[in-house]
Amino acid sequence: MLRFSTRSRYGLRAMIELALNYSPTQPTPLVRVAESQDISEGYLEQLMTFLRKGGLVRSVRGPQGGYLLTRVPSKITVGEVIRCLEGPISPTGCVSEDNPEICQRSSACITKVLWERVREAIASVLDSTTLEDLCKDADKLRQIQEADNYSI
Amino acid sequence: MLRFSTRSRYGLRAMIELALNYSPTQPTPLVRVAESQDISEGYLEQLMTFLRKGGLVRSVRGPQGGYLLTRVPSKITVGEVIRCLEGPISPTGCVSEDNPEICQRSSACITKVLWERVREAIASVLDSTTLEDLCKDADKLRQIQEADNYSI
DNA sequence: TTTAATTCCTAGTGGTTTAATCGATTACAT
DNA sequence: ATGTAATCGATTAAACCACTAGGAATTAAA
Repeated sequence: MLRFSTRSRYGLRAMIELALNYSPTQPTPLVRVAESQDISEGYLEQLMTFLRKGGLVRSVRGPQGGYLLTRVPSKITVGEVIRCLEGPISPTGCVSEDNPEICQRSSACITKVLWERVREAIASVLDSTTLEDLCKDADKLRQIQEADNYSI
Repeated sequence: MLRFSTRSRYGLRAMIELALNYSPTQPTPLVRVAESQDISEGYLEQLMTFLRKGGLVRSVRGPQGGYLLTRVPSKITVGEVIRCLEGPISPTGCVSEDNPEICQRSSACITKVLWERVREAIASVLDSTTLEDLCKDADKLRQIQEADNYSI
């Protein structure tokens, strides 16, 4: 019921991990991502395929290989990541961002404007947040946690 | 991805139908709702159980029976209807409106604020729309359609 | 050149959810 | 009484989700 699947949640966390380790040249192997984010490596592999085909990451095979962001974290929005993993934002079939289904009953269309507003509300949050934003949050979070450790 | 199930979509349409026929005393039988909204009556029955238990409709058995809204359409929000049918709004388990799951990894919490913002965005659209609002939209829609028919 | 690390690809699987369907029962107006 | 209509519970078929498994292809390092 209106949930993001693990596809989005794991995939985004993987992207955050790549953003935290960001380097334009040195790839991060998937084992590392899987471990530090506690996600099944095999499953993550599949998710990376979506992200690669969507052009958000590129891969390097062989030893010292792994995945790299194709752009700096500030130029990648959460909206792009989610769409890449799950397709167009579409709380109902008739208001998909892509090619919405055409509904017959005029009465059904009463609700259409509502669903469109929901779609826009979701998209606006996702599109206004970048990976860099989330990394900054992560930094803040870590600082707070360290402060806590000292005080204990 | 992040879809409303038919539970929400059908259920809301049923509520709109009851709102369009609104009378504080005369119930609308489910057959009527099912027909005019083109929804399987048996399935609709189950959805009405949720709405009844949530106190949004009451039922009258026997001939001349059916379902009634317990409040005027202007006092029922879409948010109430959806929550009644699908439970608390919760794009991920950790940011459910009700009793959010506690996530272990601090890194997972990086995304928590994001999901909370999505939840709030959805809730704000749903909670700011009433059944009356949707009925007015329906009226407008019908007028436009009638105008179209004349011009043809 | 061999070995090890890594991505790439495809198929299968068990569990959950969805969207119903069916049958029996209860309540009530006429 | 009779027929209408909601109520309740069980069952089901299909779809989807979150993995798992296994091998092929690629490439850097030893």
